[in-house]
Amino acid sequence: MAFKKELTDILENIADLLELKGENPFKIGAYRKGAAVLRNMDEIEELVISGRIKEVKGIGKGLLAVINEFHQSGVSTDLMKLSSEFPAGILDFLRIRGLGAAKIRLISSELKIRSLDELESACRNNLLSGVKGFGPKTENDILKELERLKYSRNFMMQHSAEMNSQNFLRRIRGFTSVIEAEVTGELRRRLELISSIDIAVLVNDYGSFKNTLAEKKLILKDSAAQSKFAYLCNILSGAQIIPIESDLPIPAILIVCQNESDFIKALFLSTGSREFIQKLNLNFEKNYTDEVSLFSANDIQFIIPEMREEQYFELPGTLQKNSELLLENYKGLLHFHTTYSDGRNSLSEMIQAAKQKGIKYLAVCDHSKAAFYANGLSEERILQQHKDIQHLSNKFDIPVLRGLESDILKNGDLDYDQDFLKNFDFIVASVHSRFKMEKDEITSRIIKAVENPFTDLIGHPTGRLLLSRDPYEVDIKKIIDACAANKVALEINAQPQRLDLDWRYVYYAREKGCLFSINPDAHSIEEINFLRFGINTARKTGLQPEEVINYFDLEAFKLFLNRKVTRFSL
DNA sequence: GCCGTTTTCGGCCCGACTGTTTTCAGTCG
Repeated sequence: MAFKKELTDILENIADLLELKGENPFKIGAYRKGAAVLRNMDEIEELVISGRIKEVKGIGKGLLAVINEFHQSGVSTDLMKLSSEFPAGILDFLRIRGLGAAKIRLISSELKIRSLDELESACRNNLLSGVKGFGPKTENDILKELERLKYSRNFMMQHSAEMNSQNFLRRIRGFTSVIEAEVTGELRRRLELISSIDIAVLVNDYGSFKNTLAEKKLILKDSAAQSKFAYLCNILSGAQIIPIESDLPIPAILIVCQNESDFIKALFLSTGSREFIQKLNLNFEKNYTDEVSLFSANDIQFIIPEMREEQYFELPGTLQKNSELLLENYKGLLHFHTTYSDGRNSLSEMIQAAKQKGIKYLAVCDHSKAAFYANGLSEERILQQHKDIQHLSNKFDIPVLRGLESDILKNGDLDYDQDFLKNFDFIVASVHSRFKMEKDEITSRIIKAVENPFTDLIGHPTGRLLLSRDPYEVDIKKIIDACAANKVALEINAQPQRLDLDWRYVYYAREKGCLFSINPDAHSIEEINFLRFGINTARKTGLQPEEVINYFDLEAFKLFLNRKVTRFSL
C-alpha cells in the first residue's frame, strides 16, 4: 500500500514539476495517466518484481524506468533533478485554485515569489496587479484561497482519518499494558471533517504504558491538543490526556483510563458532541461496564454514536430512533460510472464486482453529452450502451437498469430532448458546470430540473468538495421543498470529498417527507467501497431504510420509478 | 511520454468561463 502511494506521488510530482517547467502537455498527461492507472490497481509491487508492470496500458519505457528505479533504490533521480530546479514548496502553489503553472511561472520570475507567505504579502501589497494578466480581483481570490488552505490544514477527511486511526489503534493495542482501545471523538461520530484522531485507552498499568510510549518516542510535549479534553478531566479526574507524535496534519490524542468504568465514561464523553452531552445531562456517579448501561441507568434509550449531535434534539420524538441503515442490507447500486464515460472499469466489470458485493440490482449512470470533459455520451452511444446493458444483465443474471447522470444545463433543462429521455429507467440530474451563478438563478435552475418529470434524483445537491470547493450559492431549503413536492429523491453522495447532501440538511428534508439515495458515484470497482462513508453520514440523522431508495427491493424501486411517468420496460 | 499503426511518427478532449484585456491567455471540469 505504502509502495503504491509513494510511487504514484512521485509520478504526480514529476507531472506537476514538468507543468511548472512548461513541458509538452501530453508528456505531463502521460505521467498523470500512469499514476491514475497504478492507483486503481492492486499488488503493484508484485507486478514490478515479475516485470509484468510493463504490460500495463499507460506504462511505457519512460515511466517504467522511474518505477524500477524507485523499487530498487526508494528514490527517483528524475524527480530529484526536477525538484532542484525550483524553490522548495513550489508544489503548494498548484493547490491554489485559479493559479495554474503558467501564472506561477510568471509571478516567480517577475516578482521572485518563492513561498506562500511571500505570495500572501505580495497580494496584500498589491504587487501582483503590476504583473501583466493579473488584477485586483485575482489578488483578492488568491488571498481567499490562501485562507482556505490555512483552514484546511487543520482537518482531514473522514476516510483518511479512519485509515490512520486504524494504524494507531493497531500499534496501541499491541502494547502489553493495554486492555482495550477504541477510536472516539469526531471520527466515532462520523463527521465528514476530522480535527484530531482521538483514541480512548484502558490500561492495567499506567506507568508501564507511559514508559512504552516514551521508549517509542511517541509522546508529544507542549501540545495545545490537550485542552480539547479538559472538560472530560473535570468529570473524570483519573483520565490522562496524552497527545502523541504523528506525521499527520492533525493531532492524535490518547485518553487513557485505568479502570473499566472510567474507560466507558471517557469513551462516551470524548465521543461528544459537547452540545449533545450538555443537553443530555447524564449522571456519572455510578460505575458502568458498557455504554448501553450508561444510557439505561439514566432512563434514556441508547443513542448510536453517529447521532450524538445537537441536531438530534431537533428531531420530533417519533424520529428520535437509531438509524437502521446497514451496509449489508443495501440493495440497489444506483449511481456509478463506467468506461463508457469517465469510469475506469467496464460495465461488465462493474456489474460483476457489484454482484460479488451482494448488490441485488443496478442502474448505470454515465455522464450525459454536455460533460465533454468526462467523455459524456452522445445519443448514439447511449443506445449502444442500452444494448450492452441488456446483454450483460442477462449474462450475469442481475437486473441492470438504464440510468443516466444528466448535466443540469444552464437553463435548467436536462441534457437530451424530452423524447429521448423516455429511453431511460432512472435519471440522476446534477450540476457540473457554471457553479458561480447568482443564488436565485442557480436555485431556479435546479428547481426546473427537479420539476422535469424524468428526474428521479438530484445528484450531489450542493456541489461542495470538502476542503477544496465551497458549495454553490443555492437556497437548499427551496430545493428540498421542490423535491418533496415533486417526489424527487435527494442524493447523499458517498464520495468522501463530497458527502453531499450535507447531513445537517437531512433533518429538514426528513420532516418534509423527502426520499434519499445513498450512492458511491463510483468511477471504479474500488470506489464502490465509498458507500460506507455515505451510509455513515446518513446514519447521523436517524434515516431509516424505508426513506432511502437504494434499500427498496426491486419491486418497490420499480414503483418509485413509475410514480410519474410509465417507462419501466425491464 | 504513450499508443498504434496506413509500424518509428502523428495524435493525444475541448468548450466555457474568468479576469483581464480590447481580442485573449489561462484555468477548469
